[in-house]
Amino acid sequence: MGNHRSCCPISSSLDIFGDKWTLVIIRDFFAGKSLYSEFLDSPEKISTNILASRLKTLEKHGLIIEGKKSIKTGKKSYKLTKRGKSLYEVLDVMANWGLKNIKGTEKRISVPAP
Amino acid sequence: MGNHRSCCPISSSLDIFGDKWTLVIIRDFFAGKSLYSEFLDSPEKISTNILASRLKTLEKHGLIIEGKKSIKTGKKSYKLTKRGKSLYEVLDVMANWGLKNIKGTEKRISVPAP
DNA sequence: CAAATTACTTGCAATTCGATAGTAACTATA
DNA sequence: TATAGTTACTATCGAATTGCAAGTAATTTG
Repeated sequence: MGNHRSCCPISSSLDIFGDKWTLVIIRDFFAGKSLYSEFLDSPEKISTNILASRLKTLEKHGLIIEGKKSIKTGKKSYKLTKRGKSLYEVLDVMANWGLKNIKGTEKRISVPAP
Repeated sequence: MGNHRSCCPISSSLDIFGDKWTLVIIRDFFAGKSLYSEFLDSPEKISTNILASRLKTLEKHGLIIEGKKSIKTGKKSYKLTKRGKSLYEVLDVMANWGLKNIKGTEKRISVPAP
């Protein structure tokens, strides 16, 4: 998957998840969500086209995998791959930074270590 | 500065630096850069309008401060505030993630702890 | 069978991005 | 002193991305 701007691991990481939505979706995975409709329910109110395109690129980068539709519920589920789960530390440090440095933020979604 | 999408510290952090460029600039600060022209020189090749606008919002959020132009060199310099320096851990964990998970990345810019 | 739900796609206007060119202020060189 | 160069931007404009709303196909529930 090599068209990153430079060989810098920081800019290359940002090439994957440097936007306003991708890590919000990953956060939701850690919070236990796995269904399209569950991601839509989050307070940030992602729109359907953005969600669909982010899920696609997350899969492309091997951070999540799509499951089949459940025969019982008719719902498709997604889950984090091992690589996706390795983003835990990134989210954790960002959450702590936000809590310390942005007023009005609060710990709400418990992000259990994977 | 309160118009974040939710009270989540992760999404609120992303409201500030959730894009492809902001953390690249912060990385450069940690690498010792402080001049407009130095940021332009980075291998990612940020364009001038993006750099100027990012410096502006970084200042607005209190992560950097603008210095006056030097009378000797005619150059203006920017530097990280304490709050800006507190982003060190975020960069550090992202750099490690990239090194482990994105092939072709390499440790190049030494990021000394602030 | 009709209505609802789920997971999208499509269309479109508005915003943002990125490349380039231009500019104002100053500095160094001839 | 005139000229060229440097610095830190701003302006412009086409391209890409975003966000909202509406539409759709495949189930699934009443």
